[in-house]
Amino acid sequence: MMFEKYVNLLKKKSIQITPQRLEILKYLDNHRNHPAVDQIYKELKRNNPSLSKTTVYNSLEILNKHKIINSISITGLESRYDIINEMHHHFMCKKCGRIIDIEIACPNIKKISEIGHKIEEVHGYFKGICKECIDKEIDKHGS
Amino acid sequence: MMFEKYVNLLKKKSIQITPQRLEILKYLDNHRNHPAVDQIYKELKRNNPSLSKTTVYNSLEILNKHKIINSISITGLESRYDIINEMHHHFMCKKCGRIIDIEIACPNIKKISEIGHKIEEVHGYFKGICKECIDKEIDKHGS
DNA sequence: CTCATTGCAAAGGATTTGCACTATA
DNA sequence: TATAGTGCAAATCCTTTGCAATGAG
Repeated sequence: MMFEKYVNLLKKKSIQITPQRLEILKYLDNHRNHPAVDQIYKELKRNNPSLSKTTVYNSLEILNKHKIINSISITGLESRYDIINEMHHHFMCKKCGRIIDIEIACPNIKKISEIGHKIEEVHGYFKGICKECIDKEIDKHGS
Repeated sequence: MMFEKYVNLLKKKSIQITPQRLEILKYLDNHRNHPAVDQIYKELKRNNPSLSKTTVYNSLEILNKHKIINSISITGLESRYDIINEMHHHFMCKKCGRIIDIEIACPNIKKISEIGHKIEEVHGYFKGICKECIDKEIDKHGS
């Protein structure tokens, strides 16, 4: 059914299944814009007014620990989250603030392993001005 | 003299020269362990008791904006800083907490530019267990 | 029944803001 | 003198913690 997908994700990692965790997973699966805790909390609270922000924090922590979701430190202000799919990088636009997925992998992992460190997480992010904002600027000033 | 190097860095970018900014630059130049604001503040306060943390924040912000230093979001807790040299990546050890420079560049920049985004900053970081912590563990358990 | 999870309120820590004071061009 | 920078205190925002209540195995 609706939540089967997420139930299986949790079962596979032997994490206890709770309605809150399922809702958070579903939200992250359907909102690939790297939401912050507060965005997730506010949205889910609409259908579940008793939801606590602490629970959102707790759930995100355990999901992240089990590598079902990914915690992204890119804004410098708050953590952002996405559900884990293939490895990819992130681009944050300094103008519109969006965080955009960049579908490339990191070719450096092998080199770092050779140094002797054990890699558990790979994060690549870029900051600048996104294509859309550049195009808007060109439109405004007439090419 | 002692600060000539840093004075020139600021002059080149037409940033006003202040004793605080010079001290911060010197500190970052001599401490390549990616300190947080509080570490910089506490250390510099020893020789300049009237130093304010706000000034450290302000200085780091303007130095970062002019790309003299680099602001690193990796711990998820606070921003870390380093003086900019060649482009490199970072590795954070989940055990000892150290942030280690990884002297490799990102080979993906060209691909992202082709998408149409304008890249202004490149951040690559890895998390895991560093070589030293792995070695210590092996020593403890006898190979 | 026991242990994990939830929810609430309070605390903690990093960063920002407002404002008066100081120093620089 | 006008402007930019400094320093202090208060405020703000994100996150964590303590604890009682609840729910699942």
